[in-house]
Amino acid sequence: MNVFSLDDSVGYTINIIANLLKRELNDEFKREGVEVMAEQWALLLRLQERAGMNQLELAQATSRDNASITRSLVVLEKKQLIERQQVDQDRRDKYLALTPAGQALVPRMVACAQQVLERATQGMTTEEVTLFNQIIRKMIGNLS
Amino acid sequence: MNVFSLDDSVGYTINIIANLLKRELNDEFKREGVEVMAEQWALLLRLQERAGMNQLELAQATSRDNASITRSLVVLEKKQLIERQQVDQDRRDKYLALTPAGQALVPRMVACAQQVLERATQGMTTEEVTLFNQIIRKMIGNLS
DNA sequence: CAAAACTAATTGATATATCAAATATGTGCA
DNA sequence: TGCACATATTTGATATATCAATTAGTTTTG
Repeated sequence: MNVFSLDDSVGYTINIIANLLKRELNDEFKREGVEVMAEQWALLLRLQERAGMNQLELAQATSRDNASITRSLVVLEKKQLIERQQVDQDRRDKYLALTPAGQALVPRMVACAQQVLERATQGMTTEEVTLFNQIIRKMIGNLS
Repeated sequence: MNVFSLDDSVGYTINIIANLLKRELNDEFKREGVEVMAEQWALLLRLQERAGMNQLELAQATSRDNASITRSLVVLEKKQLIERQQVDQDRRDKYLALTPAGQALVPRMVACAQQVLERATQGMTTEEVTLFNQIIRKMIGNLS
């Protein structure tokens, strides 16, 4: 047996490209003086899309582990990019929202992400990229 | 501004699917009693493809940071799945190879990976998967 | 109403990635 | 030949992910 080629294995190549993209985005953030890590920018974006989520909702919205969200939020709160507010009704919940500083950061992060994406998708058409993303989303659906 | 949608952003979706695949593969390994982590199986596969690499070559062959390779190899050596041998010529190099136990593990890891991949690519044709992988490899090339 | 079941968030343990600096070794050349 | 430069690996510091267990608060129900 063993007709298995690592380079033909989507699970392997996806891992590689995810790591490369993360590195590139961190570099770009550093260059542009955006003081967040690649993993956190998705949280900030989600909160901009929809403020008032609690942590569980944010974890689901980003397909991430809940414990990991807690720790990311601690960092983001320390940087005063988000706020966690207790609301009367249920004292377990922490309602999440961007601070003004957090909101101001979003367009700069978006610019960095687009920069990186442009480099990554060089030589690909818009249609290809869109199709590619549809496939990924189908796979995400399959595993969720 | 702000016509930016997180879900349409390939950088974001790739990160999500990579994390999901890693989780699934770790689950599958656990179920099958394969005692390695998702990140390490690629190293073992590469060494099976080509024994005798040194660490730098292995780092390049897997697009990973060299320091990270060192630490993974320590783990794999402790589990007696790989050997690191000094060769006379250059005492800096550590020549890497699978042990018999490591070789025996490879087909079981491959089976797990194929299992996970089948779940992830449900509803996709072989052609779609192949095309998808070609796009990823193009992106990897763009960023390497 | 009080105990059991449930829910949201946190914490502990373990595993990994990356960059930068340190070690150890080798090579070239002035 | 000895010093500057190059190379291979390791280590330190920092950041993240996941699972399992814990803490704290809420709801259900006998």
